[in-house]
Amino acid sequence: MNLLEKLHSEVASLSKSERKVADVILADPQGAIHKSIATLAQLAEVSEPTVNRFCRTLGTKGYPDFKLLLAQSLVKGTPFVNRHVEQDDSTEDFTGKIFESTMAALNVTRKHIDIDRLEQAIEALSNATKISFFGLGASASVAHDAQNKFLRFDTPVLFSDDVMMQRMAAINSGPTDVLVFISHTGRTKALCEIAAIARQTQATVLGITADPSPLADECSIVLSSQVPEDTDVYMPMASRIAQLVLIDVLITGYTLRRGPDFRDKLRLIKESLRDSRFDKHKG
Amino acid sequence: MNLLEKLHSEVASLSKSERKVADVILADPQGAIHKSIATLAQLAEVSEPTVNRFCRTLGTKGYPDFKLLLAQSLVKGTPFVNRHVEQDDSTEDFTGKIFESTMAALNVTRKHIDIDRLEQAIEALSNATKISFFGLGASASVAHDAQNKFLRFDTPVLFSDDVMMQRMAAINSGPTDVLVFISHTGRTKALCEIAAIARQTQATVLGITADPSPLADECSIVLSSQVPEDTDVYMPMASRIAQLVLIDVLITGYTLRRGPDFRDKLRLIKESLRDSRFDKHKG
DNA sequence: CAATAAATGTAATAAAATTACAAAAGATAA
DNA sequence: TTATCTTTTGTAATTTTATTACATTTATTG
Repeated sequence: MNLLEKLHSEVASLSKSERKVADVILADPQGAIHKSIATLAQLAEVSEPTVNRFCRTLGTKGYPDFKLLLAQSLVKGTPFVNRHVEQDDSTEDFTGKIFESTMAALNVTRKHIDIDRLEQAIEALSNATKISFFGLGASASVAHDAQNKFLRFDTPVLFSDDVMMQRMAAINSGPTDVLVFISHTGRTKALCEIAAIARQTQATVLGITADPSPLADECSIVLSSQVPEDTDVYMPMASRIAQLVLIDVLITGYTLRRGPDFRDKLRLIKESLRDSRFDKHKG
Repeated sequence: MNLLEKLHSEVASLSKSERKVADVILADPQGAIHKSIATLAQLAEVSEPTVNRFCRTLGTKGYPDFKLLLAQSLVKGTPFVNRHVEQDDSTEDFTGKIFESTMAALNVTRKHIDIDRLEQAIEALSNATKISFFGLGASASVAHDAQNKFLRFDTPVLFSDDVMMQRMAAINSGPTDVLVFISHTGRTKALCEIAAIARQTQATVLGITADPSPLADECSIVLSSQVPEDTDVYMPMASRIAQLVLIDVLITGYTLRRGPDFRDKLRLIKESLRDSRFDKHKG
């Protein structure tokens, strides 16, 4: 965790005066790194030693060290911030913002991934005799995508964006099946019900959703895709991308676990698709 | 250019003593950022003011400023590279690689976006009386996603991943329609044929695909999604994400062009969905 | 409402960086 | 070469900056 994130997360546990310092820094971190301890103390309306103590509380050696670490945490490395699109943005502006926000979401997701759960999920998928992907609305296309990928393997795959179909599939699932539920909010009633049904059949219920959430409660394994997002007017964008990448990770793990033989099969599939394509070097 | 690169490139044009300072810093930049001007001067066997002058020569305000910038340049800056997954990668390893590669793809795509074409595309979509999204295989889910998003507006939207359906829709299109063709390679024969048909009806044919490619040749507007990719055993991953983000950009432009009234409508849709969800603060 | 602990500030001190100026070192032209 | 000028470097003083020691205030607990 870099210093800026640490500051954000620990601001609550700071004393009154130290919080004043934190506020000033958070208001303009870029400016803060060029201020002397005296200037900063004045801005925060505290004494200089308070600023110094504040630095030590954050685990740094002193004020100069703090500035150094702060400067590093401000560098383009985690520069991807969730910036809101405004009505009067130029095309260039909002394009940049959307790309940045998406990358920010991926960054956050990667950092918060629970590798243990991920391995559990891959393990479950590898042992499954049938895999189903369920999503509704915006998450339907994510489930659709997952199906596309898993179709290339020999395990039967099902995808549905229809509540009745999903319900039937859930009822007919068994202990060796994996059902993957994809939902941005984790609050879609229909999906929660279906997950509960699947759970009763002792199938593995894998959730790619917000955690905690009602849907997460119904799952045997949850991969959290929660991303700090603009739940504003614009529809879920970034979190859906994060979900897709999580699925990429799952399928990669699945492929690797199957070993080199499987990769040969994949190659065969690729080749069989070639006939339906124009030759690369023809035009 | 960051400070460390600058230092490397200007070391030749420095004076004798200043070069000594440069050498000491380059030998251990990470260590240098924690040294005082006195320590550094001693190590370089020069006087303190020489170190200070050295900093100014490099275009910084002084020694503390120099250290700050040096610290920043030492941070892993936008290092997102397309790294290949290996058979013996740990879960953590390949997860990191996939996230990084995806971010790298987004970075590349953003850099190569042609804003003019993007605006043409948004313009065309805004004036369309009907919008269709076509994709096959892995690109079908991208088209599916696009439909989901555009369904929230009042312009009729069609999505299909079926060649016959697509063909019929293309034949029945007209000059006020926009047909969006999504393809990773731009070489899928069926899709090219359908695009050609659509072209003849004078509809706007928008391609989200590789450029140049046979499909791109059939399009009136092409948004390039070509990403340097692992066409290896693993299936297209990152390019698909880039396509989705391009669609996010399109819909955002579309929404903004419709103005604030439209945003109210979106809010209404969101609220109407609320009933099908669990309350956020209940469970 | 004491007694104690925690937080904060004041003032002194120490450390660090910068400046002004002087001394070398090097370049240029008679 | 040497006188003159420019550039480079160092010394010492000065200023700025950060830290420490200690006093004061504020909060907490029995």
